[in-house]
Amino acid sequence: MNDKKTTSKTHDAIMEAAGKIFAEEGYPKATVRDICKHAGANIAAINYHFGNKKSLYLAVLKHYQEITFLTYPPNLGIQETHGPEEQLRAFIRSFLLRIMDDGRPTWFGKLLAREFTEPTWAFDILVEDTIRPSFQILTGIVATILGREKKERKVLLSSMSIVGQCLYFRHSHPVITRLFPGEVFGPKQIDELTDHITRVSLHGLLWDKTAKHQQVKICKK
Amino acid sequence: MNDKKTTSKTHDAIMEAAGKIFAEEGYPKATVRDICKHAGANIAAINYHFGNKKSLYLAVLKHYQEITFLTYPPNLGIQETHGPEEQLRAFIRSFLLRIMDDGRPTWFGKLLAREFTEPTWAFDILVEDTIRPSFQILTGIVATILGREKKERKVLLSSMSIVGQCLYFRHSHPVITRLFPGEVFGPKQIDELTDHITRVSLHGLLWDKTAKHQQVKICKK
DNA sequence: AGTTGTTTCAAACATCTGTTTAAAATATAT
DNA sequence: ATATATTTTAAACAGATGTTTGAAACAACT
Repeated sequence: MNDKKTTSKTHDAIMEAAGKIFAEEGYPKATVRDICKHAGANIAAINYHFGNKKSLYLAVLKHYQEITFLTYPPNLGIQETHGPEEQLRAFIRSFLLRIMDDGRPTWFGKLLAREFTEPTWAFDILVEDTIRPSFQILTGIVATILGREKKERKVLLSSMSIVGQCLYFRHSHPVITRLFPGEVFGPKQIDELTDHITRVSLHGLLWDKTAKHQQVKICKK
Repeated sequence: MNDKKTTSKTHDAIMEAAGKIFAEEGYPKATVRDICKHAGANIAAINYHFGNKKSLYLAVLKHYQEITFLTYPPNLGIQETHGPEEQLRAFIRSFLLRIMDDGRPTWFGKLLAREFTEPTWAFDILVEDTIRPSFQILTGIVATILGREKKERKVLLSSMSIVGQCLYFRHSHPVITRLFPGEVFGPKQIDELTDHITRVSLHGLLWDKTAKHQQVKICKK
């Protein structure tokens, strides 16, 4: 085992290759042989440097988690001085950037997307270290906008509406490209998407406040 | 191979077990041995009745696809005579029912969710037979509400906002239960969710119109 | 130099995977 | 009842997978 500060060349090479292959193939289909081949290392290197496949996966996850949140901190661009509506916009933009970036951190985004629908033993760590802090910020903003408590059901539902809209572009990306081959929803469209989601969310969440003077009725059943 | 109208007992038993296990474990991790054990059949039964694992997966997919869309047709409760707002509510409700049902069709829902993030060779069939028709109906409704053409970018984005909100409760279900152990978002909450998503979407999409006319008619009571 | 600790390597291991076989059991038809 | 077709069964096959081995190559230090 190697726990020194100077990680060896093959250690890093395996880390790099593993991130790519785990993200592309998923944990079960990703083979240690394939990872080692891409890293230019021997098959035994993975067990020598990381112990086994499980530990390697965990190491990769934590590594790219760190990189991602160093690049895009959950409160990126959110300033206390700004109004809650601007904070919401900043959150949505930061969130989209984090999950749609095409660089190295994307491997983490893809791995995260996999864990969402197909949780492994690493899932609980991910929820506590990554997802919960981010969600906490969002519910705080939404609660302020709605003038309610963070714990209220409506705040929760509203926050989920926002996250749901954002995640759709990552989770359903293969569907979107097949359904609409002409349309593009990539990193370059983040500003457009931020605009759209922010507007829909703000006007959608405040329906009762704006509806007071507008007399809107929604039928049941 | 068996293509007769009278499917044998073991044929159906394998179909049932395969649906369950494919949905729970995913295609790569689901083993034919496990499926056969649950079906009370011999290991060779799969190859005798379905040819191989691939064909079995495809058969399972098509079978439960059929059941699901017989139970919840894409235009369930949508009537031409109704206004577009009511049609949208009906679509959202039908969509949620389809993806959150706890009965047999759920296996299809889970399989579909897997294909979303981790497409297999069966994905294209799924997109054309299942997703596109459903999406077509939605964009039609949204276009009418917005008073725009179906192909317009804004109609597309708006439709995605709606689908994204619905899918979140299926795709991120493991996350939600861990983040908020007390809160429940299951089949029994479909009416509540339908209400929420419909309201957010309607007020969110019409943000520019509401600003203009200051009056919205959602539904006549 | 030589010694020690670390890293690489080819080969083999044990296990699990989907698939096939050929014989036995069962059902169907004449 | 006999013959034919269909289905089930246990066993084995061939390939892939994660992991281990023990020797070789390398590095660092006295």
